Amino acid sequence: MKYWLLKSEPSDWSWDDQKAKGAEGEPWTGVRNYQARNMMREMALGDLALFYHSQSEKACVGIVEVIHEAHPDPTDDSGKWDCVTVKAVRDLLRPVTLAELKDDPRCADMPLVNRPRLSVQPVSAAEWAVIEERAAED
DNA sequence: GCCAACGTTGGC
DNA sequence: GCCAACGTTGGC
Repeated sequence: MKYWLLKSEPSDWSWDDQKAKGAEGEPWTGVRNYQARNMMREMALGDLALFYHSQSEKACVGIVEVIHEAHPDPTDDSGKWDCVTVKAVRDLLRPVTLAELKDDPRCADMPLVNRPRLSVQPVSAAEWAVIEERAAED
């Protein structure tokens, strides 16, 4: 099983929107970046991803699960772009902010920290554990 | 709201 | 195939 991170602007598609979809989930459409697309193609059923709010909040807020592997993005006419479908699993106990991750040397290699514009990115098991650990602190 | 970073487009 | 121009993203 692999771990990922999905970025969304809350004004566009928020964690609340995602949770409202429940078990049905929602296709992660609109990705128009080759690297991000290639990551989605590597996702497998049951992989988990952090749901990250960019812009105003800049924090990981929840966890989603891949329930459909990469398939053509219905919002794309060119046939070049894919999406996966994800469903909300649970909230993080508290949001883990970008500022904290930047401060944590164990997260220095995360694309979130050093390649801020990549909207779909891998997360190592170690990094995932750090975020879970931080979310469990108060 | 600004600006830096970076990806994409299009002319040559 | 290179590179400049341009557009977009996202942190500050």
